[in-house]
Amino acid sequence: MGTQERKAREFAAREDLFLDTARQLILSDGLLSLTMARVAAACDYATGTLYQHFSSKEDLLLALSTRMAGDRVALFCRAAAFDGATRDRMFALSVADVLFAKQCPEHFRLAQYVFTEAVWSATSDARRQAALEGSQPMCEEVRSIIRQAVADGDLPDRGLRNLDLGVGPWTLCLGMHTLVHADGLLSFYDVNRPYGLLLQHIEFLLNGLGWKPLVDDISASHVAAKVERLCREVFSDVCDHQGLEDLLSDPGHISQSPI
Amino acid sequence: MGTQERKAREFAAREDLFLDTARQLILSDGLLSLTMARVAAACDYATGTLYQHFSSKEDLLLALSTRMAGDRVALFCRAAAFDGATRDRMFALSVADVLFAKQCPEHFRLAQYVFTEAVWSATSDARRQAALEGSQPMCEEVRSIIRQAVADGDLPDRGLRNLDLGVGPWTLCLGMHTLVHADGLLSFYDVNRPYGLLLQHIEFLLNGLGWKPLVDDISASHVAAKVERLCREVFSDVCDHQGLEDLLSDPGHISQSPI
DNA sequence: TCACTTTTTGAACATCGTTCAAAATACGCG
DNA sequence: CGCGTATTTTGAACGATGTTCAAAAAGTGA
Repeated sequence: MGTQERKAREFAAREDLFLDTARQLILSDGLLSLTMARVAAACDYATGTLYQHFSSKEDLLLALSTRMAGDRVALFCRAAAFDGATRDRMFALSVADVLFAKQCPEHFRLAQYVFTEAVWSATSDARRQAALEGSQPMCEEVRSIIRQAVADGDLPDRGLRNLDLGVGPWTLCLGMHTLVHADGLLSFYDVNRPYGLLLQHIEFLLNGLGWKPLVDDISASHVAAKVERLCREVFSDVCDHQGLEDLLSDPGHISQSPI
Repeated sequence: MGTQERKAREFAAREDLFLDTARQLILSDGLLSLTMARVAAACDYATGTLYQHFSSKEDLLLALSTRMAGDRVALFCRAAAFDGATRDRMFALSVADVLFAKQCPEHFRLAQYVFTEAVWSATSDARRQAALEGSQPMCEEVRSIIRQAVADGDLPDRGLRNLDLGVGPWTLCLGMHTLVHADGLLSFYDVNRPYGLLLQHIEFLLNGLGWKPLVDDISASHVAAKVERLCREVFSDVCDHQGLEDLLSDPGHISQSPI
């Protein structure tokens, strides 16, 4: 029956409209002043209609976060597909993450909030499942790079399961995103250019894992040169030269959206 | 004037009462069902009185988080004071963090929430300042260990400022706490014993930094043995043998408080 | 056109953070 | 002690917002 299909399509389109609008509202007015009524009004729908799509405000936020994460996954996959040594590909994953943080600064702020117990526990099972499955591809990329690295003899097999090795870079990135978004914290401790440091530490960690070819010079400038090369070869569309400079040497304060 | 002093003391005592009560309420009923009215009622005060101490609910939460962080700092300092090689002391810091996560599981959940933009931006300047200053000692410990390590020749001087080197372990720990508390995430990706992995990755990272003496065997069992030794020598009061086992080998699901 | 189903609406409701005028209490002084 | 003043506490009232649901509107098929 064609009617059913059309309805489903229209329903999905409306959900997209809601999410797009919510995103715009967050960008312009901040997360704090987002209300269900405002989202609905901005789309010319009644408040109640929102609840046909989302079981709660938190559910909407998780849906939005998951959708944004889609772009992140895409960038990730491009990094993983980069034709180079397994170590360089692993490094490229972190670079992708950093680039994404610049390109879509609101994502990590939202994600941080959404993964909070208070929000997470108010979301629907379906959305939670979708959120987890949405980032599944990232995991698969990591797993496959590690598998190949071990197979090629680039990475010593320590008896750790594949993803267990990926957890290090993962938590490094995650932790740094958190620090960057805790307003005033890094400047209080006088830590500058956080993302430059992150990438240096990724290199340190990969060295520590014995991931060949080992990198001798892990200076800021060396890492910057490596990132620049990656940007030219893989991420040319998402990152110009100036952006790169800012990325690695600036205080790294993510542009604040109004509260 | 003695009256002023006494008043100040009583005021501080009442604030402690409020915070203690809030903590108990969170432990028993969860963060979600904490309301200002409930906190006040549980202390036999009117709701308005709370606002003599805290400028908002978020302000109260930040105050509570800061106070809990005090215990964390104390454990940190004990780890740092441990009489051993600089590398072992650095490792001990992460162990302290893991032990604290077990001892006070609600802390990281709360901290994660409080550092969220939505909450953080609704707190008072004074509390934010206090929160930052409260964790200052941890930073000093890290700085001093790194300074000594470089001076002793245990750690190559890479031209990085002292704290820049500490950022790696810091973000590793922070990121892992975040993962652990994102309910369902680690089990979805089949990552077990997260804190065991964290400590292994700390060792990998320290090796990568060239922090001598380098550790050859970074297997789970080796790390576990090291942690056990530390627990006997430094943390005997906060960690028994069984707790240790759980700590490193269990799925690591932090006990959930009711929502 | 009509009977029936599905969807949308938005006013009503409930909750909770926050305020503030009035009541209660504490304080200092003759 | 008593009294006037300053300070603190109170808790009802207010406003904002997430959520619901009965009524209205729109859609559907014969």
